[in-house]
Amino acid sequence: MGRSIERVEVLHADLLAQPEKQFRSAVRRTSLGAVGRRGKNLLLELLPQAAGAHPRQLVINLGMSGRLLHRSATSDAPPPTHPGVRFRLDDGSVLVYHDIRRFGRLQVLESDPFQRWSRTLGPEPLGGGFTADRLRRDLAGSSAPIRSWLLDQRKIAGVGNIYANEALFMAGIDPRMPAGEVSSDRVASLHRALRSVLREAIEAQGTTLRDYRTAQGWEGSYAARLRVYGREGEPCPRCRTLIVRLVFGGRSAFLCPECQSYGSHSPTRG
DNA sequence: CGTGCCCCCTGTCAGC
DNA sequence: TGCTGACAGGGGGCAC
Repeated sequence: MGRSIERVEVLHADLLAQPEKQFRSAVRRTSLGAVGRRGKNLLLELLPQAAGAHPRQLVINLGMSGRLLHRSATSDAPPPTHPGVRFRLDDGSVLVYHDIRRFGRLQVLESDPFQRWSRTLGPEPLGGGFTADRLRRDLAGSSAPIRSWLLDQRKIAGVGNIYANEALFMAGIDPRMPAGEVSSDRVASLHRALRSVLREAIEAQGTTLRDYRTAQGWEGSYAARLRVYGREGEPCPRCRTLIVRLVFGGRSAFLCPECQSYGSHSPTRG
């Protein structure tokens, strides 16, 4: 924080969600302010050096394989293999957006566009505005499978495939069930499950299945605690029935066919 | 407008 | 050993 950006190198313009010229001019002569997050998006505040210019937000979505790396001027670590965008800072260090698959996106938004963009995203599941009643109201009327609904960032911000599947297992809900048909009791369970799985996973520094690393380069330890995700053919931790994998909406879903149902009764959770 | 499908891209691994 | 196909944490665009 506080470092100014001396130079930007765009190695893969397809990573930008806006024209390169616009991106470069928005980044030019700024320094790094507060760091934040909205849903799955990393936020870096950019403070213009010019008097009267307003702060803006560098919004980074890491996609499937993105990483934001910081290398000091004296770092002897090997250079990143798939750099996409480099921000050279005034202390000689470099902030590198690295992305093998290049599904990630970067953009700089001024205050108003940023607010508009933020409003396209649903509530933060760990925030105060996300209540069981809010979830109940939002689910009402949707015919989409509940797993697909949970992945829609306009409905809830920040839930991905791993944690959607885990939360549905914890709440005893079949991932294919139409979102609007989940019973009131199950919605309350789902609300609790979403919050607890996200809190636990964050505390464990995330889920490293293969590539994911924290900003400091460490693996997250939540993979060992996953209940169903990636566990096709293994016994359900609750009833020992074998976990099943389905594909819908183009993504894998994992479930216990015994513990997760369409029904309204709520099995006792251990 | 909501939903579902395809596609973007690279790397890894299982099976043959 | 080498080839092929399946699969991977996400999300935008488009047809219906």
